[in-house]
Amino acid sequence: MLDIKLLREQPEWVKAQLARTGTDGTLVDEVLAFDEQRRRLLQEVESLKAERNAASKAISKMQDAAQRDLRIAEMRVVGDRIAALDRAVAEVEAAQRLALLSIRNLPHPDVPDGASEDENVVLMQSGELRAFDFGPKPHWELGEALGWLDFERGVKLAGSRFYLLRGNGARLQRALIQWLLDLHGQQGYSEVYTPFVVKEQCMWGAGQLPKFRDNLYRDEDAGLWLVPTAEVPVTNIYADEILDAAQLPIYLCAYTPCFRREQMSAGRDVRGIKRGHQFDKVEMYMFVRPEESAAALEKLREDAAETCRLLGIPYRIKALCTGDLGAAATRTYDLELWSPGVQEWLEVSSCSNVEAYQARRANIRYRPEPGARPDFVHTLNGSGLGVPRTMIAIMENYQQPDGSIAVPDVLQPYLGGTQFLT
RNA sequence: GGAGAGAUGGCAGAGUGGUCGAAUGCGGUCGUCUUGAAAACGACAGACCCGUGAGGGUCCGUGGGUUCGAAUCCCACUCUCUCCUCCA
Repeated sequence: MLDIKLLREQPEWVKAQLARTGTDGTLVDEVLAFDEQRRRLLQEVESLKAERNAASKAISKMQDAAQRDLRIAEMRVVGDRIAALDRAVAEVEAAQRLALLSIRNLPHPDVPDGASEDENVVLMQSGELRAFDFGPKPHWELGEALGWLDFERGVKLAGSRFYLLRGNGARLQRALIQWLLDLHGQQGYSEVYTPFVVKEQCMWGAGQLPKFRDNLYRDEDAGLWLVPTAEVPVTNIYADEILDAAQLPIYLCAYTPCFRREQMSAGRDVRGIKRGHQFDKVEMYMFVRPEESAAALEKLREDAAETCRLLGIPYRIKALCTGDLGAAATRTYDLELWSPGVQEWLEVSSCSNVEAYQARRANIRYRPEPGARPDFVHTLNGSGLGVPRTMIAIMENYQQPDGSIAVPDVLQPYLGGTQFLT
C-alpha cells in the first residue's frame, strides 16, 4: 500500500512512476476523490460529535426538567444525523482502502525501464557451463528412469501439475531443504516454522489480495487460505505490532510448501516439475529500518547467490525491469540456475525490496527512538531457493552417462556421505 | 464436541450509564540528590484520524443494538483459560 499522503501531495509524480510499469493512474484519481469525500464527511460528523459531547456534559448537570427534556429532544436529531454520517464515512473509507490496496508499488529510480521480461538486465553470470560428452537429458527423463518422479500417480491423487517424488529423489529434496535452512542460519537468518494456512487478513497484508485471488487455494468453510509462499505467514508475524528499534533488523528464514492454482499459466511449463500446484521453497525474509533496506537487498541477493555458488551450478543474476517487476516490489533481482537438459535458465530465487508496501498493509511499525512516533518498517523477501527448480538444476547438471546423479559436495553430509544417487 | 470463566493502556489490575482516555502497582523516559550508581523524591509519558493552526474526533477483543450520552446495558461473533470428551 502506498502512503496516502504521497498521493495527495504528488499525484502526478505517482502516476508517472506507475506509468513506468505500464500501469495507468486511474486508481490514483479514484483514491483522491474518495479521500476528498471522506474528509468532507469527517469534518461534518466530527463537529457534530463535538457538539454532542458538550451537550451531554451539560445535560448531566441540568436541574430544570423541562429545559433538560428539550435539549435531549434536540440532541436526538443530532444523534440520528451522526449515525447516518458515520455509515457514510465507513462506506467511503472502505471504498478508498480497496482502491489504495489495489495500487501497485512504485519502482525504485534505479530499476531499468522496460516493457516485459525481455528487457530484464543480466548483471552477472558465474560458473562454467559443463561440457558434456554425451547428450544431457531433461530431468523428467532422468527422474522417471530413476523412479524418482511419478507423474501418473500424482495426477491420480490430485490432478494435473501434481507429482510424487520417490526414493532417493525424495531424499535428495529433503537433504536440499535441510542444507538450505542450515546455510541461512549461518548467514544470520533465524529459522521459523509457520502455519501453512492463514486467515484472509494475512493475504491482504502480504499483498496477495485483492490481485491474486484466482491463484490462491482456500477453505471457505474454515475461512483459511493455503499459503502461496512463506512470505505470507512471515510478513504477518509482526502485523499490528510496534517493534523496538533495538530488535531490528530481524532476519528470518522459513521452509514451507507453496500452493498455487496457476490459473494464469495454463499450458505453460507442463512437462516436468518446473511449475506445480504444490512446491517447496525456503524463504529468507527481513524486517529492517527504512534507511537500511537498500543495503539489506544487496545482502539478500548475495546470500541467495551463495547458495547457487555452493551448489556448484552456473547461475546468473538479473535486475528486473519496470515491466516485469512484481506488484509489491520496488526493486527485484532474479537468480537463475542453468539447466543443460532443458537448455534454459531457471528462475530459482527472486529477491525484492518492497520497502513499506507490506508493512503499511499489515501495520508493522517500529519506534525509531524511545518516545518517538512509530514508523513503518521496510520488508524484503528472497527465495533461498525454490526447491523443485533447484532439483531440476542438480539433476540435469550432475547427471552421469549411466543415468545416476552425482551429489553436490555440500549435500553429501545430508545423505550419509553418498556421492552418487540412483 | 460438552460445561464454565474471562477479554481494559508495555505488563498486572480497578472500574456496572454522564465527574473515565480511564484509579493503583510495576515497568519506561527525563530531572533533583550523588564522584558514579542504587534508593528516595518530583515531573512526563498511548495509538490513530481531521485541521495551516487553535483545536476537534475516534479507540476499553470484533461487529451490531439501546440511549441525549456506553468501558459500563442488550445481541451476535472471535479469541483465551479451566474441566470433561476425543485424536496425531
